[in-house]
Amino acid sequence: MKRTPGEISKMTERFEGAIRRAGIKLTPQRIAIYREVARTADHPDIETVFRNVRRKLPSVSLDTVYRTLGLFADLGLVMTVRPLGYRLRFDANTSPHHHFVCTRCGATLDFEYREFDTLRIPAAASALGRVESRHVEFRGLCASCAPGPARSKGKSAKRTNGTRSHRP
Amino acid sequence: MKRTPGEISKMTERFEGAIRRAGIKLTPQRIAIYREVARTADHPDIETVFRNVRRKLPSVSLDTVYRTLGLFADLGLVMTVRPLGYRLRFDANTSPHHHFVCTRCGATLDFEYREFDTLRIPAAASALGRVESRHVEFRGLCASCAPGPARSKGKSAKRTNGTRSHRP
DNA sequence: TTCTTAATTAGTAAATATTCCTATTTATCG
DNA sequence: CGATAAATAGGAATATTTACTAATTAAGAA
Ligand SMILES: [Mn+2]
Ligand SMILES: [Mn+2]
Ligand SMILES: [Zn+2]
Ligand SMILES: [Zn+2]
Repeated sequence: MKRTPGEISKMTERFEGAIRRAGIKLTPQRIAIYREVARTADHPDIETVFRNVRRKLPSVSLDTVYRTLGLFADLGLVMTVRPLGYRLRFDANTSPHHHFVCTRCGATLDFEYREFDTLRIPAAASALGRVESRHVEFRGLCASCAPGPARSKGKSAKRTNGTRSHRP
Repeated sequence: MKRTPGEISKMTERFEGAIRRAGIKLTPQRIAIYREVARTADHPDIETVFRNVRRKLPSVSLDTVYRTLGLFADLGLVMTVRPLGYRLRFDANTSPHHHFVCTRCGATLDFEYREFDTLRIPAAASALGRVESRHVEFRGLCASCAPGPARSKGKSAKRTNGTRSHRP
């Protein structure tokens, strides 16, 4: 799910403006980390970002990736998703959207859901507190993992409930 | 959010039947762990279950808690929730419901949302794969953490985006 | 451009969290 | 009661995340 060079440039430009407006330094590490998240719609986890950024900047440390993505999240430059059973993932798409997570391969895919976004907040929920954000997670088999056309991408099965497996 | 003794008995009875039907052993550890999750609607995490179960069974090991809760999740005896920014939590309420998560104290509260449950799956999502389950997470400040009546439960603020804090 | 300085980073240690290993215990069934 | 396969405790091993600190560097001033 690559983004086009045009999209990436536009996002990077917005990103650099936001960093400057925040009054913090625009370092090569920050640029590389942002670009790595913005490069695709894949929702990479920390380890993936780290591995890919190292190809451009071989000396970046894991600590920098953690620190930097945490900073971006606080600045609203990236969103975070934590699909059940998988690690925290990052998303440079900050427009309102929701996620479909494949219970087999972990693919995390965006979709829009206007019908949900415009639904009123039920009384049962507003009684609990002030709702500030809402998010839907759909789970199931993604198109690549679906049986039949046997077009598996070679990923192995994965527990779907967030727990480890236990011996028989 | 304690459950009544009546509810707990009923749940425990169903639990024991399910364990027997699954053809696995009904151990004191399994009973204690199940009862601890069923005791409240608090969605405890592993560490909390471990700590509380130890009060009854001081020798229970953390490994057993991990293993056992994973087993229960596979058997459908508990559900798992992983609120953004908090650890994996367990829920003995297996009826369809959704969650409100307090971004300050982490309280994870159940609510029903019929309007959502009956919503059709949007084409944008079914194009991605076969949707097998759906879950809504609302985030915001819970009633106890809301400002004003200053009735804070003493919990400290917490990052809301699933990342660690970074130095200023 | 060069200088100054506070912010940022790399590298590593430390702290957490989770899973694995295996000798011992035990629930279940005959 | 035994027999036995399943399950557990306890500790080791991994994996993940955060903390620490000396060295580097982006950004603004001169
Ligand atoms: Mn997304
Ligand atoms: Mn629940
Ligand atoms: Zn898949
Ligand atoms: Zn709260």
